Amino acid sequence: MKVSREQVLENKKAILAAAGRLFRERGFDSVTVADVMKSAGLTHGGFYGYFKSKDDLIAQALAEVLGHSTVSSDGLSAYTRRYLSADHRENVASGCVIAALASETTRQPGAARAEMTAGLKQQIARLSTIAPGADGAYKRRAAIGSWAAMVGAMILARVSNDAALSDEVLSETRAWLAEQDQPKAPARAKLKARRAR
Amino acid sequence: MKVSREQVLENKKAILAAAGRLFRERGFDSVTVADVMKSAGLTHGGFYGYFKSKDDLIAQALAEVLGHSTVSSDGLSAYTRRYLSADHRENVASGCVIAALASETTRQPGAARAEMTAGLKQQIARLSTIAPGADGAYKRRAAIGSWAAMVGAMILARVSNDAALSDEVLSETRAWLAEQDQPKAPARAKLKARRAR
DNA sequence: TGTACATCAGTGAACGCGCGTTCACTGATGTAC
DNA sequence: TGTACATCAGTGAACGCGCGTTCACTGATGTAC
Repeated sequence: MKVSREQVLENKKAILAAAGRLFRERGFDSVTVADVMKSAGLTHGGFYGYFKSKDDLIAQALAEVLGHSTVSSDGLSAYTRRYLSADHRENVASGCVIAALASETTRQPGAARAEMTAGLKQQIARLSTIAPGADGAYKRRAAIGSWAAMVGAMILARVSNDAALSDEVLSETRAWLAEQDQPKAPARAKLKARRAR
Repeated sequence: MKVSREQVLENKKAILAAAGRLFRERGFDSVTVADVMKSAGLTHGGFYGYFKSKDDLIAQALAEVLGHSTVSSDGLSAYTRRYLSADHRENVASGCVIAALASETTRQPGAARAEMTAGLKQQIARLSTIAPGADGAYKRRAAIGSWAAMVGAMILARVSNDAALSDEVLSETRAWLAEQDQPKAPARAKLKARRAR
């Protein structure tokens, strides 16, 4: 059953999209080549016409997902609010691939790590443009610190089986980040006002 | 080859210690029951005399490692400096189990997640006692935000295959955290002084 | 434009390996007397 | 205190399953004329 050239391109995109979703949701090891192909509407045998190996698929799927990530220009605080939302926490499959897979990628072969590193660099560069700060170096520092806090908080919120703790990690990290570039006294006043509600 | 009761206790401790090290280093899936038993100086067949299943081992190993974690009382900034060190980054097997395994634990059965959640609560409570802040709620917020940043930064630093970026993530997150509870102007002065070196 | 044929994307069975788990056996422990 | 025996921790072979990968085959595509 040969298939048209356009269909081949569509199939490859479908396979990469399925892999991106499944890997984020279940991790690299628990997702089988057959799972990915089935999710893309194909049978597992055709896999090696598209990829050299499962490791190759992992690297290409990371590249695909990381390449499509964007940081909208409505400011760091808006980005933070969306990132640290319950919605993002619950939708791993379509959420941040760094939060979902960076940890596991540490133990993956070089190609996957290289893609993740490139994505990390890109993300820091992007956040640096919208982060507050007196100069470039300070903006970059704020981008790195904020990004580390966002990724860490999302990972901690997801592992918690206690919903209240999970919510608290998200909301308090959000509040904490919001305070970071404001004068101290107003920030504390704000905190108390919020708690009073 | 029956073995003395004390030996049995020692063996169980050895198995849990080996599992704790190996899991942090290679992740749950890549470590086999045989790997753990061999690392503990035993053969794999005896495993089920100690544990109900590999999942049971995972939960008990997490409980063991998380139970032994401590936060020394020399302040949050000293803790942060040690946590975000190259030394910690390189020694995954003996390092923070939350940074190493929280992400993967999200996809583990309930018992493992419960242990991780308990460890997370304990860690936040401990950091809350040494975090700066006007009152308990503010201390706890600072503990959560700082902890999220530390865990996130360590994960990002470990996945990076670019040594300079990895170092930068650690040092900038450290500097960023150090600034968080200081008045703004001095903090920026400090930043410039450090970059001037 | 239509036809004949070579190409090759996709199929599904099969292979080989590794892993979690089980089990019959061994021999040291520890108890009963 | 010493001896006989029951217990049971540890051993290593074996089982069954699932996974990554391979391969002979199929039939639609797309090219040559």
